[in-house]
Amino acid sequence: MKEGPDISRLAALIGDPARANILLARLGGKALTASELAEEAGVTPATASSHLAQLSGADLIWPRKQGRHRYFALKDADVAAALEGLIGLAALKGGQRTRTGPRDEALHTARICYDHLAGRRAVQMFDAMAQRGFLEVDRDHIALSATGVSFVDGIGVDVAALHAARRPLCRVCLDWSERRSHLSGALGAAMLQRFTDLKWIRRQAGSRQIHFTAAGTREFAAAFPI
Amino acid sequence: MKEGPDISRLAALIGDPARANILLARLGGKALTASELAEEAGVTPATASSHLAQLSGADLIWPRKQGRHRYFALKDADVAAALEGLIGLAALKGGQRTRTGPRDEALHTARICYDHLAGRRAVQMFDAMAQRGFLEVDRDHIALSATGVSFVDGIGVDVAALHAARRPLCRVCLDWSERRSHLSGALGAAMLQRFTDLKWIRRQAGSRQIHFTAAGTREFAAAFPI
DNA sequence: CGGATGTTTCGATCTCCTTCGAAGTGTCCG
DNA sequence: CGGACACTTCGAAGGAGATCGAAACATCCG
Repeated sequence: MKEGPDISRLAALIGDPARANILLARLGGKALTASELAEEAGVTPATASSHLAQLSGADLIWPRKQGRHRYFALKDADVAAALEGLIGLAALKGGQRTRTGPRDEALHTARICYDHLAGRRAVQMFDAMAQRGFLEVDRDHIALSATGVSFVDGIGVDVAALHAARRPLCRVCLDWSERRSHLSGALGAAMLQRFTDLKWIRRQAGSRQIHFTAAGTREFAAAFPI
Repeated sequence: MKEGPDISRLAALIGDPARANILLARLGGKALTASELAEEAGVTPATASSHLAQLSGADLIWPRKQGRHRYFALKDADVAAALEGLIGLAALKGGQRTRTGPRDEALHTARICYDHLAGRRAVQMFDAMAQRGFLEVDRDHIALSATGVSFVDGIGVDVAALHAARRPLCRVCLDWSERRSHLSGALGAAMLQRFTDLKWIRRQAGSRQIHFTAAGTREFAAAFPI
């Protein structure tokens, strides 16, 4: 047969537990050093280095040399999207193996997806912005409307600066826990950054979990009413 | 770490070339017997049987016993969606390994995605129906409007019968070649069936490729104007 | 410059899992 | 009922790849 691209090589790459752990840790967005990743995956630095070389070779992660450290991050949002897709399927099929604990519940509420917000809160934001006409959703392409630009500016995100980047401003990303769309792209990333700056949210150390502060909960609900 | 579902087990399952071939062949929708799959994957029946057992155990495929044959099909559309996601990423990353031949081009135009139409034609259909108000697309949830029901009925698809099925009527599925939405769900499957009955399309034997007949090209363009 | 730290390469080991032939179970057909 | 066919199970063989220690390489710091 062999029609289409080589999916098995890619899947085999993700199929090793150590590499999967590395990639999942990377979904948290922040870049980590090789040794930190080794500990994360539970292997020696030598083993981790081998894995990282393979992942780089397949263009899934992106190494940045900085002094005597090497920081690794996911290559792009496409990788993140495919990973979230697998997570979604594994959640459906893997079934009871992963019991739904309180930490899992927190992940459903708000978490990092590569570089933007995901989970219930992210879907809420997307819906609120679409409903009030800030996002023009036609089919799959979405764009920021004129009123949307001023709304986002009001929050404190410099849309003009984002336009300068090569990266597309708005994209949709399928939320695996909610099975609904949320905002991705340059704007999605900028919004997350802004929420952090505003101290609406706090990253949980070493996890994809996001914690909303008291003020953040209030402000967020006001900005994005259901 | 180990937060979230076990993604590596799933990926490892897809990571074996023989199993990946089996799954990809299954994306074509039609159920095949164990021996046919063995030939497809290029292994002996014994090996194929082992693989099929593993895939069944992970709930990715669905065996149906029929006499002395066993037919296998993908379990559900979720599996298909995750596979298409991987295909999309592999197409991006695997890169030049797969040169774009004429057959590849044909796949981009129209192909089977599990049980519904995918490719340029599928996106065209989705867009046309959305634009004329037959599909009510709000956010990610889509539904068939009142005028949509009569339109689909006009083509010859019995919507009432579809409602009876447990399966959701309309769903969106991300097209990996077009990176846009197309129609999935019970309606998507029924439309594909109807097109086949109308002789608008013809399945290419042993491939996901779909060929539009001369009449089909004409009628399809008339039914779903850009 | 020398020691400390972070990372990679090398070589050897070892474990897991694919693979296949042969034998076993079940189903159809004459 | 018996033979042909479809498929699965079993056991053995083989190979691919993960893993690690040790050593090499690179970079920073005092």
